[in-house]
Amino acid sequence: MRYYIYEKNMLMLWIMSGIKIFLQASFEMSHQQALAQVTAQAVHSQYNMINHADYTISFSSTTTPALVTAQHANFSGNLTSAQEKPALPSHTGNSNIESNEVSQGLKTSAPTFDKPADDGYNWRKYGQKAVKGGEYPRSYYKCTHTSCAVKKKVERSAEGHITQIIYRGQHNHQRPPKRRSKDGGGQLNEADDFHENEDTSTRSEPGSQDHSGKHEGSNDGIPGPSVSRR
DNA sequence: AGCCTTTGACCAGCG
DNA sequence: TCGCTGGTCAAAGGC
Repeated sequence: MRYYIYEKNMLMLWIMSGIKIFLQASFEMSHQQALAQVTAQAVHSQYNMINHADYTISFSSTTTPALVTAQHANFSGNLTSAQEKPALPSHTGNSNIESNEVSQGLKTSAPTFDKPADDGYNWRKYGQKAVKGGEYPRSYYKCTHTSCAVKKKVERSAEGHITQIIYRGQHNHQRPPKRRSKDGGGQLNEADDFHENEDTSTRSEPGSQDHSGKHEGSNDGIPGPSVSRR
């Protein structure tokens, strides 16, 4: 029960953090853009902690700042199940981290609409499809890291606003060192600095844990992340 | 030169 | 079996 409350607090913290960042950023970018950045960043860190193989981030343009759902496992269930994970990183530090990361992202990523919710990893787009209904395209991205099979699908509205991000699989590596100076160098710098700190302190358990053994193994068990057929 | 995006084609699952 | 749909491949071109 205690952990449950703790998790809810964390949820509130990163949502609030997102709102804060959004308010700061709203002068420079649209509502949806800001939400996309904020929620994707925040949820991704949540994801790292909770150890998920597949989840969805939805962006709603209505009342709530961010709506988080999960695929193949419901996220709320995980919030509660995460109570079994004893050691979680300090949430206060984490929310600060999110703020840094996101604010940097807002500065640099606003023009690059093709890289929504840049989470510090490198993605290569390998496909795009107009999903049923044809109202918006869905883009497919792969993690460019060798031997990392993480993929994500990004859905956009007709105006190009991000409506949903679906991650598949989990990274078996840390965030790459800074690169891509053209569209996000500054942001990645910040993110990397942050992650180096996190690596030495908080990331040890939840971060490494999921990836290594348990995760790769569990990934195999999960029907979602499928290997390429060819 | 290397990496990325675009885009048409291909393939598998499903009804 | 056929058509639809989602996911992926790979060539071409751009940066």
